[in-house]
Parts: sequence; C-alpha cells; structure tokens
Amino acid sequence: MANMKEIAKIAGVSLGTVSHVLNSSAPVREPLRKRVMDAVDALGYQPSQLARGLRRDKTNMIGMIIPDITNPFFPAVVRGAEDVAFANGYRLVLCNTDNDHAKEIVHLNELRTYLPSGLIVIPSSFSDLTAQAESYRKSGTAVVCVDRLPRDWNGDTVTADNENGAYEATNYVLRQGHKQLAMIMGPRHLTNAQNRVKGFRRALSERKMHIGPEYIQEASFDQHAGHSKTVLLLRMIPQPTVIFAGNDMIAFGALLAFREAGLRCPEDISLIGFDNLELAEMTSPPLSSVSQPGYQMGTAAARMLIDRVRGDDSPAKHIVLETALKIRDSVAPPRVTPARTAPATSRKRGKAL
Amino acid sequence: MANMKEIAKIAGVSLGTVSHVLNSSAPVREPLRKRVMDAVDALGYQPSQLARGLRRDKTNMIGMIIPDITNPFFPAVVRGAEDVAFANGYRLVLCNTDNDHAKEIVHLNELRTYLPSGLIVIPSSFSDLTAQAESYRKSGTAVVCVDRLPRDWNGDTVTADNENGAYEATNYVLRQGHKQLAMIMGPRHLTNAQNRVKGFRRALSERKMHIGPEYIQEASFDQHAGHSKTVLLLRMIPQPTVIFAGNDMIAFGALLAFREAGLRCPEDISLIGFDNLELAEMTSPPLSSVSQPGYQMGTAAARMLIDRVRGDDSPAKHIVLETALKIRDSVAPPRVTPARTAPATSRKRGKAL
DNA sequence: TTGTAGGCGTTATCAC
DNA sequence: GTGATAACGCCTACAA
Repeated sequence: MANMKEIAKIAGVSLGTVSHVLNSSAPVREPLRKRVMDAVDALGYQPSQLARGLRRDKTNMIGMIIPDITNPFFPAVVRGAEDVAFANGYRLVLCNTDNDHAKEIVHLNELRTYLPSGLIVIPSSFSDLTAQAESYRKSGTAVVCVDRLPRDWNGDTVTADNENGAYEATNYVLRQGHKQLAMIMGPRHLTNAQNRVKGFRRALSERKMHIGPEYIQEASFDQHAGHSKTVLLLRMIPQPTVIFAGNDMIAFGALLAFREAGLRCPEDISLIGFDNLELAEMTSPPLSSVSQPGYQMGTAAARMLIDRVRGDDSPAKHIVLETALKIRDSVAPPRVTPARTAPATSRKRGKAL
Repeated sequence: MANMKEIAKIAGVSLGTVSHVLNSSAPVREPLRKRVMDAVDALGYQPSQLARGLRRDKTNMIGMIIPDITNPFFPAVVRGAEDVAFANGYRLVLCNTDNDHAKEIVHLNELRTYLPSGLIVIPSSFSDLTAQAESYRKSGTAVVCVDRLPRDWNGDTVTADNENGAYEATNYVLRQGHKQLAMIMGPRHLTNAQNRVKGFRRALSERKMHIGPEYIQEASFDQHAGHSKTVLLLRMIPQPTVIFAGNDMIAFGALLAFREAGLRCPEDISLIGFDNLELAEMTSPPLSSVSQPGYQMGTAAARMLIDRVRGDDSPAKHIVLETALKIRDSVAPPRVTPARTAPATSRKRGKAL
C-alpha cells in the first residue's frame, strides 16, 4: 500500500506538502499541487485511516450497536443510519449484541479503542450503558440512543411515540367492540415496551375498563416468545377476543399459535401488532399494526450524531417520531358470546380444562 | 484513555515490560507481572487497536460486504459470520452496498486502509471485484466470497447448491402436473440466479419440455420487482399455472400481485420460492420454498477466513451447502382448463386483451 | 528477565 | 508557501 512518503518522492515535494495538499491545511501553489495529485492518482493512494485516526484521535467510524440484526425492524434503522453516515463520509461499524448485556459491554469497550467519532446505540437492556456512555462522552465521543433508553439516560435520543401509538391502536380495537383484551408486551425492562403498555392502559382506563394482570404477558420481542405466550393466553377464561402484540414478531408467533389452535383470525380472534414490518401485509390475514418509522429513526440518529461530532454542543435533544395506525384485516368485531365463556371454537381450551 | 505508558509508571516498570506481560512476548517474573495486571485493572486499560493495528499491519476487524441488509436472507448470513468472528476475537465491520457497484468499490478501498484481517464479500454484481480482491490478497488479506461469485473469481467460496435446489423444486412442481411454468429469476448477472435457472431448465429438459423465453423473467431480488414481473406474467397467454420465484422476496411480491388480480393461491395459480425465509411460513398461503442455510453460510465463511488469517495457505476451497425443499401450501395441481386458454378467474387478463 | 529505542503512516507546529 | 520534525500508542529487536 502506497503511503505519503512515496507520494512525496514521486511528486518531488516534501511529506508536509503532500499533507497540506490532501487536507488543504495550507495553500499550495498550483504546479506543486498538481504534481501531488497526479502521484496520488497514479498510485491509487488512500490515506491510512489507522494512522490518521491515531494522530487525530478520532476516526471516521460510527459505531452502531443493535440487539438483533435478525429482527427486520433493526435493519431498517441501520439502513437509515448507514445512508446518512455514508453520505457524510462516515462508516458504520455494526455490532450485534444478541440482547446480551455482556456482549454489549465487550463491544462498547473494544469499539472505543478504535476511536470512533460517535456511537448509535439501541440498548439491549436498561444496562448500565449510562456509565459506559458517559465515559465515552467525556472523551469527546458523541452517543445517541435509539428506540429504547437505558435507565437514567440523559443524552440525545431518537424514539417513536410508543405510548401514543399503542393508545390509538387500543382505542381502535375498543371501538370495534372488544371487551376482553390481552397484551403481549415486550421485555418488561425495555422502555419502548413499557410505553406501549402505558398507552394500552391509558386507553382502557379512559373507558373505565380494567383487565387482570394475567392478561398482560411479558415476552421477548421474537416470534417464538409470541407463540408460547399466545398459547398461554388462549387457555385463559374468559379467552381474550383480541391480542395486542408488543411488536410484529410477537404477532407473527401469535398467528402461528392461532392456526395451531384452529382459530381463524379475525373471525375467532383479533390481533394487532407494532412496527408495521414490510411483511405485515403478507401474512394471513394481513396484519394491522402500528407503523413505526424505522428508517427515519436511523437517519435522524445519524444526523444528530454527526451534528454533535461537528461541534454542536447544545443541550441533549430528544426526537420523538410519530407512529401511524395501519389498518389491515386482522381485527374484526368480537363474536357475540355468552359472558364469561370462551368461544366454542377454541379447541385448545378443551384440552386445557 | 489510559495508555501503556501510564500503566508502566503506575506499575513501576518499563513500557516494554508492560507490553511483554500483555502479549506474553517474553516471560515476566510473577511480582512484576502482577503489578502490571493490577494497574491494567485499576485503569481499565484497553490497548488501542488503532496503534496496535498500525504497528502490526493488521487489525482484528473482519470486513463484511453485503448487498442489502434489508433482505432478511443477508442478516442471517451476517449473524452466522458475526458469531464465529466474535468468538474468535474478531469484530465484524458491516458495509452495505445497496447493490451499487460504485459503493462497493468505495467500501472496498476504504476498508483496506483499516487493515482488516480479512474480508467476507457477498458481491453486488459480477463486478471487477476480482481485481480489487486480488490486490487485497497480495497484501496478505484473506478474502472469501459468499452466496454469489464475481466473474473469474478463483479464491475461497461458500455457496448453496443453487442449481440442485432449483432442480428439485422444479421437479416437485412438475410432479404436481404443471405444464405451464414460469420463472422470475433474479438479476441475470448474479451467479446464484443463473444457477437457479440452470436447475429449472435441467428439470424441464429432462422431461422434454420447452418454455418460451418470455416465461423466464429477470428481476432484482426484491418484493417490488417480483410484483411487477408477476403482473406481466399473468397477462401472458397461456397464463402460467405456477411461478417459480428466484427468491422469497420476489415470491412475496408475486403473492401481492395474485391478490390484486383476484387469483387465489394455490387454487388458481401456484407459487414456489427460494431461501425459505422465516416469514415464508407466515404468508397466505404459507409459501413452499427451497431452504438455503444462510446462518451456516455465514459461519462457514467466517471459519474459513479465520483459518486463512491464521496461516492456512492451502489451495482455494469451495464449500457448497445443501438446500432442502420445504413444502407448504402454495403449490397445488393445476386447474384443468382447455389448452391455450387462460383460466377464467384471471381478471387482469380481461383488461390486458 | 527487563529496559531502551526505532518506527508503523499521519498530522500539526514551526521554522524558513 | 514549503519543508523539517515531533508526536499519536503500540510492538519488537536488541542491548543490558
């Protein structure tokens, strides 16, 4: 790999001059400048980011930490962040934590030794990310938290309006006449899951409705967990007439459980999700879901981060993006059934009793 | 950030000794060693990967270049690669090319200046990646190509047995009695798409069947393209009774087009995909698809790469992973209809004529 | 077994 | 305007 010294020799100038040309750190007379540029082209020279980073105490990397690249919501966020970062000359270094707190710490620590310009984090838990990130910021590295927030986090954030999204979805379901609602929330310690429950509860209490705590199940944000919690809910009496899934992956799992139980959706039981993944419209039936602008969350986070890197030191910003209810076919009015009795179509129930 | 000099001072030893302790590059007597380790712990010292990389001419990064993080097949491969890389102390730097050749080159060039240990590439096209990668390898950086191969590539590879997978899927469809087949292949220049067509053709020609070239449509590997090519195929006379989609994203688009055209799948028209994404079982109807082990492709690639980094200089290896036909509900025997006439259920056709 | 010193490729500071 | 030169943090001969 060519280096500056070679360029200098070929162009017949000093090393310092090459640097000045490359960084416009000082005006250089045209003929010299041209000779340098020619040599650069001839050798296909690219400055070593390693050396540059070492010297400047900062690289053009932006570290991005996500819980699970396998959940399609996150790639959308990543794409948004990547697009903005790339366009501004930054490169995204992606780290997957697998929702594992320990792995998150390893990544955080190691990433730091690469002196990234900034960090975009979708925390894996409430973690003590705050401490780590604080230390990042002390060393001049910007950090933006996205989607969910760690405990006591007081830096920049980009989130969706989870509470309101859930509130509106719940109201929609209630307007359809449902009385027996259930929710499969995400992990209890994640702020986005918490806020979705909050919206759900608010809609209920505004109508003076109350539901037992067993109708709000906790589950990790994946299909498998969605499936097993749905099985559980279907056994309850009275059986819920609608399930609000904390995210679409959970909803997909629920759909599977319905099918196994011989329940038709939405005739026998309704379902609504959160995220509005691209695939929500492909399922059977097409899933109604609260749309969350993943791509925009990514672009917003990256833009904010880059502003910080470039010197914006205003107080912490909190961007909250709107959600939108996407109505498809998975919610219908409940069947009319005698109170306190589960619908006759529930095969599972027969077994459970 | 603490550095070795500080450690040396606190531990009361020289800088060299610290290095020796950290890298076991020379035996150090226990008391000294302990003092050094204590200082390391006390300061939470982590060696600068930047400086280390500069000095060693190699970092612990593995660059991974993928076409589109948004297609769920790729994240699976990434996860596989990440898991193996992480477990071996390497960090994956993910770059998204957006199927854009120019972006691929930018990433390739820039990544190199970070001196990664190796590169895992899912090429965005037949590109002249070969030239670039050759130059990587000359500088001692291992490169493994996954899923699709660039023209004239003669280095290590990990692919699925695309031809055979397509061959078996086609045979399955033929056994169901279909005579009017169509295929929406992926991009013509991608080797995986080519091989799937090859398998498709082989199955046909073994039964002495012939189909017109207009029944093999080219499309990029996404839902949108799948949709529009399906619309096109549905207008043809005779209308195909089954569509073989080059991948599941295309199949999802086809499903949407069926729905718009008022065609029921599989009663009116059958469909089969490739990849067997997790969501294939969630669609309406659940999609039959050729399963491709994405995660394993990732682990195999990473393992191979790490072996190379560690000195394996045997001749180029080519790992080909088996596919498996996953039968669900999207293929049924064709309707019995008068020859040369499209089924009466095709509304689109009415318009097209 | 420990310590010293040179250099990896840059950039920044300062003479000229 | 241009060109030396000293860091940045680390590793590694080699000397002690």
